[in-house]
Amino acid sequence: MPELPEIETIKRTLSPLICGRVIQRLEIRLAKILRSDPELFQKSLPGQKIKALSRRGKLLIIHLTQNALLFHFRMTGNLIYLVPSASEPRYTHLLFYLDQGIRLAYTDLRQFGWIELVKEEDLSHHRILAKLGPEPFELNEKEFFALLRTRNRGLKAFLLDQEMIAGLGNIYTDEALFRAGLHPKRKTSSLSFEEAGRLLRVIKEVLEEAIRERGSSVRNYVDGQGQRGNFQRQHLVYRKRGEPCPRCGQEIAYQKIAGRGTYFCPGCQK
DNA sequence: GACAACCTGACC
DNA sequence: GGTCAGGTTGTC
Repeated sequence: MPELPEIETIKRTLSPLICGRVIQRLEIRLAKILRSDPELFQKSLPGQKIKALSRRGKLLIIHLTQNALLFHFRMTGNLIYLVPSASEPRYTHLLFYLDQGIRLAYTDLRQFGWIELVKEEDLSHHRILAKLGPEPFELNEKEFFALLRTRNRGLKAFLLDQEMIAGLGNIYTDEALFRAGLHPKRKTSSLSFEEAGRLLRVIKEVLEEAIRERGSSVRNYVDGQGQRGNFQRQHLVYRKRGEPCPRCGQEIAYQKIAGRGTYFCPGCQK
């Protein structure tokens, strides 16, 4: 489901609702989504206060008094805030009971996502976080150009690789490559400095616009309050197979590239 | 690089 | 029945 803009939206919607609240107890319904011992979850979480939420790439981090909870939503994971009267969503695998009758439900239709309990001081050298590439917004064009030149592979595969750049997934990769006029199979090391600069610029642009629109709801993504995003309305190529390209009118192509269904315009992406 | 695997569901 | 899905990982 979610890429950087969706995780950022979940973070922003949940933050004011749950910060300062205390976890009272939890109900684990599907233990396999936990990457740490379920006993440890049960033992250490009750009594801890939610201090802050943060995001790194596609990971959401809930900072508690002693620990941090690391969430990776993969395809269909989500975290939903429930007022006392709200009914429990489908596919709830973990339920946090907070004070005031508030609940927080981790839901995940496909069960690919996971949650890990980490000591706050271990976060900085966590095996996954430590390997993530830079946040797109923290990159400048010189650094990005240099990064592209460290590899010689297709742009699509490169941008999806979280160790190269963190947070892009299938939607925003296709949308950015279209805006940049670059073919998804174009080799990273063949880009000129100017092309690399343009690509980085549109990556930031598409992510910023998507955050402003609260993410893309293509199928089941909703934010922390259960609201759909709107950015799918601005998609120019994603899921537009056979439709005319908004720039040149040629049919949008669909091809499996880097293992993912990829949409692009053969006319204006070179 | 390609592909299967992890799951459940939507759509043709 | 088959195909596809906002992701990642392990295997040839």
